[in-house]
Amino acid sequence: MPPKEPVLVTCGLPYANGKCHIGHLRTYVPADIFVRALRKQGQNPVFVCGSDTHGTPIVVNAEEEKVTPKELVSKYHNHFEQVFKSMGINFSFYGNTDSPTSHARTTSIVEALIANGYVYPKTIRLAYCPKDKRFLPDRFVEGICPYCGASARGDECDQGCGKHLEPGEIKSAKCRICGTTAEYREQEHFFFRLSAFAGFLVDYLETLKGTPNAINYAKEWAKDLRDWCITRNLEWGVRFPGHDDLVVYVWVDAPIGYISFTEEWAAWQGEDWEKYWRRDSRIVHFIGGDIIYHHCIFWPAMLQGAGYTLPSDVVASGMLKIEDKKFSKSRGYVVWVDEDYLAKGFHPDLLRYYLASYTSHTKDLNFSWKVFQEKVNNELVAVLGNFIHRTVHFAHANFGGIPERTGGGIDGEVIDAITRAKAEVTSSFDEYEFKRLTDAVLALAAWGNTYFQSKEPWQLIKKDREQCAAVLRNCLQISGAIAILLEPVLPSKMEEAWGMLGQDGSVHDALFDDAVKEIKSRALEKPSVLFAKIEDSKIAEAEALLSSRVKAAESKANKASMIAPEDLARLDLRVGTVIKAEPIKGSDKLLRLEVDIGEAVPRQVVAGIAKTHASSALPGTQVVLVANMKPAKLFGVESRGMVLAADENGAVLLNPQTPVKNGTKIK
RNA sequence: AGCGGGGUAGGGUAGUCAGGAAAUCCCGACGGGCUCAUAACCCGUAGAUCCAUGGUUCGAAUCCAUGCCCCGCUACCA
Repeated sequence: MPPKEPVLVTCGLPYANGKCHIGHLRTYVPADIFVRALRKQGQNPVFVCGSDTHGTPIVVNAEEEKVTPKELVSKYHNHFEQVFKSMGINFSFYGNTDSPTSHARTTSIVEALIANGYVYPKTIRLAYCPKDKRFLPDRFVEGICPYCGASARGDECDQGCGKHLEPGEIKSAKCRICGTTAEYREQEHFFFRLSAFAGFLVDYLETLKGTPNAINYAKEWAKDLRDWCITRNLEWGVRFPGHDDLVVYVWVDAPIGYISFTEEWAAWQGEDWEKYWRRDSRIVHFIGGDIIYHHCIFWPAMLQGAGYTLPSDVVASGMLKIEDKKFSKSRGYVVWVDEDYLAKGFHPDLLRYYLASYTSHTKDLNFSWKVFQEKVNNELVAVLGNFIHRTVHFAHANFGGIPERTGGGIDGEVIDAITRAKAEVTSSFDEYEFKRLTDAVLALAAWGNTYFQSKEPWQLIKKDREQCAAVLRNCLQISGAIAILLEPVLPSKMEEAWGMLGQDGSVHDALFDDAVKEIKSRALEKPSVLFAKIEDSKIAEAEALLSSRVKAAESKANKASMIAPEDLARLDLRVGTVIKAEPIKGSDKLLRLEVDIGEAVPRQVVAGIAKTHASSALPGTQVVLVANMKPAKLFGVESRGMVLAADENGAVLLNPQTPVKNGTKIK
């Protein structure tokens, strides 16, 4: 049921501060399959994407790598563009959000929102680091969530309640770079009146199509909307109109890339971008499950507020696991597309097949090298590749090609089988379930194998050459249908198969409907191997690379291991006052202390501070004591605690800034 | 804590909205057959207390209640 209006398909923009990994492809490959399938149904979709180039992480990373943000972005932009091309992901246009068109479109939309009364200024208190001399936007701040009290990042309560935090809301803010306690300074910022769109969004989400994970999630959020601060104190980004010291928040200009890339594509092709963004059209966004909020709430509101066409579908993919573990760069559970996959000589189509056929689009997908090998060897090699191969091979060896039609046309049952597969393939796109597509075509190939086996052409050739020719024509018909139906998933491999079948033109241009058109007689070459088995050694190599990366990450993590708040809670730290202090005989480093921490009897503690502290000077001094330290005997004296000191050319005792009650707990 | 998505043989799934002979299909395992083909293909067998408990019903994977567990929003992220 392809609609007539123009169709635009987009993919969530890769953030240009890191390399492309298989997780990215979880979104981009299905989108490319979808676009190719639309073409096979006679439509002419435009497929745009581009690099997301702004935001604070890019600025931070560029500083660390001592390059400009522009250089950093350009490096990864080129990387993504090249990897997508290698993977057969053919965007009509791949842009970046730092282009002049993107800047201009963002400015224009922000101005439209201002003109329509959806943006207002408000003076807010912002965290400012006095040491680094800068405001601390978003993730530059750490502190305490004002709603639930958990530790949080500047833009979001990541440990606790999960609420989005507006700039200035966070409590006890600290600079994430240097740890300095932030000051608050007042500054005028600009807010998008998201709350004004509550009614609109509730209605809009009723009409929005796509995957249920996206829409259900968004419906809940639409009930509780707060205005968004859309400006930031940064140098890098799109200038907020009329304020040279502010840029717009990255989540404003990133989705606007969808429009500006359409404009750039249109300018290049002599097309009209407004057909897509100003009039009736079908706009389909493929995104990762982590940015549903932005695409179903914030983005439609912006478009509505500025007078643009609204998205019709939001398709959100599930997450990716690596060898059944949660995807994690820092823990080493990552497969880089270029160095780990393509550079090792694996064909891009095999990975496309894996991603499409493993599970539902909205569920978590596990990438395992072992499963990868099994799927390729058993499904693509044994079932599909072998069917095409045995068919073409037999036709070539016995007839020199596709035999002439002698009696009737293609068998009714063969046409039925192809028609069934075709119906399943086309309907799989209504629900964005790509696994149903690959299952249907694999079932057709399996059906073909059974057909071939039951007809025994190798026997027929000896007794009834004409009957045998008819069987082969049927099998070749099925092979051609497979090539067409599976082209969206395995574009280059199916083109190869198309060539082996001696068909005219390119399989890329064939329509799904051509799958049931009767195949024509022609000479064929001896077929080559379409899918080769993947050897165990190859998989072992890939697994070894992964596990070495995981091990390296583990040892790195052990060196500078992070602790959780509950780890800290295991320490019972208390403030106490030294009542008595005396040297320990036989030691020039140790002192015996008696410390009052509010208990009935003072604690006896041995401290290695004699070189820097005279025992006579200590009584009356407050110290910090680890009160639940396992007791130990030093020089025959029992120590029931440990006094904390900074270690700088000897011990420097820690004590409270102002005197506190003995026994006060330190958190 | 909240909200969303899940839990069906070793893995992946169908079925759940509109309840009906203890359950679909693919891969894997096992056995047999065949031989045109890349030791492939075909046929057959085993394997599931349908997360748990309670309820509604003549009948529950499916409906209701309660609970448990996993995942996402929520480092590094598509």
